[in-house]
Amino acid sequence: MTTDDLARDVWQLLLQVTIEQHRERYERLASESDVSLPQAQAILELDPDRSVSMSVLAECLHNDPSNITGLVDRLEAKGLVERQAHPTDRRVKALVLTTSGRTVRARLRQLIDQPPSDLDRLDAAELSRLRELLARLAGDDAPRLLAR
Amino acid sequence: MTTDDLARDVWQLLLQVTIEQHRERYERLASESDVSLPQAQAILELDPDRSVSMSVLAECLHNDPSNITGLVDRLEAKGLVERQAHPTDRRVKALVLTTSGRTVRARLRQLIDQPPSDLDRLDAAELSRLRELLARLAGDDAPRLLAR
DNA sequence: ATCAAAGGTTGATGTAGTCAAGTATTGAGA
DNA sequence: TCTCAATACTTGACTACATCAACCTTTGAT
Repeated sequence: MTTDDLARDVWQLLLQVTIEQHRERYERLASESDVSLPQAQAILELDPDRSVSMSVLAECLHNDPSNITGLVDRLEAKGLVERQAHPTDRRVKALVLTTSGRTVRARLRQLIDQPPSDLDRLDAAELSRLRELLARLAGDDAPRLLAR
Repeated sequence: MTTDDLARDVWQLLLQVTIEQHRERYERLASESDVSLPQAQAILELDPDRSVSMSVLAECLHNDPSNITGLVDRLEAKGLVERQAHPTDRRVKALVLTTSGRTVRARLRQLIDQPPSDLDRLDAAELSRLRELLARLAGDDAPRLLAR
């Protein structure tokens, strides 16, 4: 059993325990709030406090700027986001969440962050070991516990 | 530190080490082969040996049957898939990969299954422990090593 | 023979991605 | 100050996807 084979096995398992759960969360999200998946991703990228420009949002979503125009149009039509003037640069649109946008965002975060029930197959000690290994993988040299 | 908090942490980390890597693989896939993401997912669901019906494919992709019609149209136009007659039930279309479809599928599998380089932050012993924990999570009671 | 159900397709409508071209604004250099 | 390339965003054309209702054919059961 080479290290390469081990790595391949681990990667298979990571996909297996994560992807499907993640997909289910986005599906539930789509059915319960009336925002589409791209719209939800946009809302999650928007900072509830700071404002974000169209082009930065485009980068975050790995998306063409021209696409963001329509996306934000629809979010604005739903009253979740506002285009505001940038204080110094008149070219940029400063995107901010509206009050109801912030509410939706909080709900989205809650849905996405809900750990899958599979995790209760492990006891506290095992979870702890797992967390440490994953933190090493994630490259957190000073892992922030209880993040967010 | 409650078990719940631990679970939440672990879930965060799982998302963190898996989702972005997974996305990157599908992005590379889209740029190097000229199939879209839904098309790639369809090809991956198709069994290189057996045949699959439209409705089964629709279920696998969590997708409406009416959507599959167009998807398979495009795959057929690219010469990757064929609609064949079902031996006994004349209602169903038996989908099979063409030769070039099988080639594309093999390449897709190869891309998706490529473990991320982050994994080499762990040595063999750590990978082994990680694999065991993930297998427990995945519910593999008799874990098949070197799966696929 | 009848008829409900299953397997697919079609058409309409809306959302997303992609690419090229266009407008307005900015900032740096001549 | 004038010029001009670069930046930020929008528009338009085209395609792909998703969703929903309506439809046709075939099947299987009564």
